[in-house]
Amino acid sequence: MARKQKRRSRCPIAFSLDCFGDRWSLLVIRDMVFKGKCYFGEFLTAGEDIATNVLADRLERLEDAGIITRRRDPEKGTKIVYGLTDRGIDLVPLLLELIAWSGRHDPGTAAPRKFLRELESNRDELARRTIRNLRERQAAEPQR
Amino acid sequence: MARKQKRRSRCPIAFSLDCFGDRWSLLVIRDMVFKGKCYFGEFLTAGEDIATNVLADRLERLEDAGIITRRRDPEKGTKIVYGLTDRGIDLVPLLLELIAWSGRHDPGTAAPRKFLRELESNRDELARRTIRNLRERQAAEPQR
DNA sequence: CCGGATCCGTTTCGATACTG
DNA sequence: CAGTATCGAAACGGATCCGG
Repeated sequence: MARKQKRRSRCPIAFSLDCFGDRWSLLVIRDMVFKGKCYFGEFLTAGEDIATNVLADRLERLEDAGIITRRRDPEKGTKIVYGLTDRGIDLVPLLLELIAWSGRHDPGTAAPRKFLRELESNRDELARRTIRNLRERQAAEPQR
Repeated sequence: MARKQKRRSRCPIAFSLDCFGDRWSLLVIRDMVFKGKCYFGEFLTAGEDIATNVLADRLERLEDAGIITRRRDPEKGTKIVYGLTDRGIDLVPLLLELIAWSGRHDPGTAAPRKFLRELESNRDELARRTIRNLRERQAAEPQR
């Protein structure tokens, strides 16, 4: 199915919300980054409950945006494996800021204390380590 | 009108998308942070085009979330002035990460080169300066 | 005029059921 | 397991109206 393209007007200090201006995309990315999830079924159970059709749509959208990859698992023939592209991995600092803000201001959302403490005291190092781990996990195939 | 409350389940590495999981909220906040906008009418024209009812809803939502304030302009009696709370100002680093990522990966969104360069080379200082400016502008009344 | 509120057609979302 | 199909509910967006 063809994807609907919404054109946004330009703006001096600009950013793209095409991939983040919804309730689910960042949660899916977070599951990949911080929980190592990579299967459709894992996203269904790991995060909050997202409907299957919505998940399918977000995955397709993220793939179109060049943030994730989608391919067949070479081992188990039936499974589909989703992975992060470089562009997706580069979202780590953004995710960390989001976690940090939520940790500071949203009493409901509780990332582990230890994580939050390291985040506040040594953000850049935490980002580098997270990214390094991700790259190791996905080192297999060439990303665009 | 009562606000609809969606309860999200908890998650190990968590963040709240209640205020950001939509197309407009972050744009409004950006207009306040980087363009000094504070009037209803300014948000209508300054950003991309948002419908008046949607804008009203987002402003109310952001106020409920403690991110912005809403009060009468003491000078011009009729006008309403919107301002950022501390919690709102604390979103600056997140906004900067979003701008940085978009600058790196989204060819369409073009923040000024100079801004992007400083962002990449000296992010923390840029954040501090931005926040300081904001506080000066809003120093008038006590925030929460 | 400014800051919305209301109405209404259209689009998108989301829960469930179903399929290869 | 990895998604479609369906369909009602909600959100959006445009236009218009309204109180101060």
